[in-house]
Amino acid sequence: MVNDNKVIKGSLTTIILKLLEDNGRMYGYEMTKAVKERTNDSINITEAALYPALHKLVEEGLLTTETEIVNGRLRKYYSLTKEGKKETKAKVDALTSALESIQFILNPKLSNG
Amino acid sequence: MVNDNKVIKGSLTTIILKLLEDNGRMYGYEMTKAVKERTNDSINITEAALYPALHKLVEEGLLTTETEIVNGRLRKYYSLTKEGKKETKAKVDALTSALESIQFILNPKLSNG
DNA sequence: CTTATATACATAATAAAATTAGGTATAAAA
DNA sequence: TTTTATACCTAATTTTATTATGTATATAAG
Repeated sequence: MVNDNKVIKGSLTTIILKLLEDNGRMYGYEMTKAVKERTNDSINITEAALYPALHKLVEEGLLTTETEIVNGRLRKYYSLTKEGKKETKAKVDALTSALESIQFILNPKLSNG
Repeated sequence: MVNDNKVIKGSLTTIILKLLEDNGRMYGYEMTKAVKERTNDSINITEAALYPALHKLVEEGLLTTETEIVNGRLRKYYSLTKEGKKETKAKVDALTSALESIQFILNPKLSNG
C-alpha cells in the first residue's frame, strides 16, 4: 500500500476504518479513488493490498458487507459493525499519536508534541 | 518496531537516519533510549528490529561503523556516509509528506494539507 | 465495430519488515 | 548474590504489502 515511494506501512486498516466512519458505506474501488483524491495522488492504495485487508476486517467482525449490482457491475459495500465503530476510534487515536511522535522525531521544531 | 500498539511500520530506517543526522554518531542501544525519551515512551524501538535494520543500512553503504570498548563493554557506533546524508534528506522529506497525507485522512480539520 | 480505458471484483507467489522468543556477556545496584 | 541496566546479536514466525495476474461489464474513442 501507500505512496509510490513505499513509505508508511501498517496504517491501511486504520485508513479503511476511518473512511467508513466518515462515509457510512463504501465499496473497495471507491476507497482507492477517495484516498487518491483526498491526498492529491500522494497515497495510492493498491487493490491487491486493499481487498485482503477488507476481507480480514470482515473476518474479525469489524465490517459487514452488502452486495449490489449497479450499472450491470457488482459492488460490494462495506460498513462498520458496532464493534468496528469502537475499534475505529481506538485505532485512529493510536495512529494519530504515533504519527505525531514520529513527526516529532523528524521535525522537532514544527511539532507540538 | 514502534509503539506498544503495533502501529506505524516501515519508518524505522528513516528514524535511524534522522537520529544520526541530528547526533552525528550513535550506537544502537543509545538509539532505542533516545527515541523512547524523545517520544515520552510512546515509541519503543525493539532491538530485534533495530539491529537488522542497522546492518542493512551498512550493507547499502548509507552507514559506517566504529567499534569501541567503553566501561568494559562493546559499543558499535554508527555514522552517516556521504551517500547516507543525501538519502536521509530524501527519506525524511518523503516520510514527512506521507505522514501529512495520512493525518489529513485521519483528521482533515486539524491538517493543513 | 473494435479497441482502449474505466469500473469492479479477486488471488497466488514473493518480498519486506517487524514480532516473538530467545541467546551472550559485562557493570553496577540492591 | 541476584536483579537491573547496558550492549550486542540471531532464528523462526507472522504480518503486511508488492508484483503479477485473472475475470468481467460499461463506456468512450478511433
